[in-house]
Amino acid sequence: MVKPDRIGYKLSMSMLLQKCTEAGLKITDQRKVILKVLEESEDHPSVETLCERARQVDSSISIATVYRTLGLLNELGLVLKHDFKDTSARFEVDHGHHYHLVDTETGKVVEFQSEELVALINKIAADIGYKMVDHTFEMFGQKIKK
Amino acid sequence: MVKPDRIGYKLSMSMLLQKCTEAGLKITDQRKVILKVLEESEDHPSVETLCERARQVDSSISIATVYRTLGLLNELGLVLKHDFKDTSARFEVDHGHHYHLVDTETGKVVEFQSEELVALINKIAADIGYKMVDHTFEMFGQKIKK
DNA sequence: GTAGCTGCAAATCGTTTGCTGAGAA
DNA sequence: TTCTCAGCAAACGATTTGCAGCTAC
Repeated sequence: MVKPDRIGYKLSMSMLLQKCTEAGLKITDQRKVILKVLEESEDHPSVETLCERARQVDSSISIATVYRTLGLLNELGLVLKHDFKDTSARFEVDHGHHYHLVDTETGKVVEFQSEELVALINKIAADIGYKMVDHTFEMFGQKIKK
Repeated sequence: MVKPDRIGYKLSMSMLLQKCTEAGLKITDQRKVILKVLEESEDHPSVETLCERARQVDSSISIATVYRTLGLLNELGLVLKHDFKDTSARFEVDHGHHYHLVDTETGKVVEFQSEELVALINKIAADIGYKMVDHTFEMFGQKIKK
């Protein structure tokens, strides 16, 4: 179901940390750095890119920790994992329902929202007897020239 | 109207082979076996599963050939590649617009069709100035108990 | 104190690729 | 004949994991 209060809402660092604590995770320096870097990223970084950014703050952070942290955050639903048909997975903080269209010519990622789409897929799931718990949806397109 | 079940038109072997020929591919025995096995599969086999099935017909077929063949067929648009959050990719012959809902408890895959969904995503792309050339959409859900 | 976390390096494993002989056109 | 294709095995590369020391709580 759609949580209205999360649509287009920006999850703050303190909120993210709070949710981690609630989930029983220990708030280590590394996790704080990784979360901060993720939260400040305007793009959809790969694990490697994220690790590089985190290392600029704390050069000792290892890629294994980044993988483990992202895995946990993804399980908690705080972080989303995307497959843009690139070589590696891309991540972002879940700031509410929005989707991505990847420009097949430039690789640029356009974000968009659609309540209509959210409503439709929930309806579809219900129609075939299921409660939707997750879904993936990525679009690939070419810019229309005018 | 959403309608679960296997749907859409069925691409015949001869049609598949014809499209391969048109694309300039050589029709080898291995390719014929792989195509036949794929075309007869009612599920969404992984490369490994597909290779095992193909080997029952011709035990000399290697997994490398299966990978290469699927890659080519996918490029031609004859075969679709899915990510069911399993460890490996799943494949099927493209029998027309339909989607998948994976039961998160049993792993069972339910196919469904929705013209409404197709129309909506095309409209969304157009709204943001793009022509949709491809998209991925997978749902994950729990069966509603009655 | 201790359960959970980290860095390191090695292991995993799905997928790709170089090479060489074989076979379709 | 020619050029693609197949099988094999090695390479690749993203991700995971065992281990031993460290740290949040």
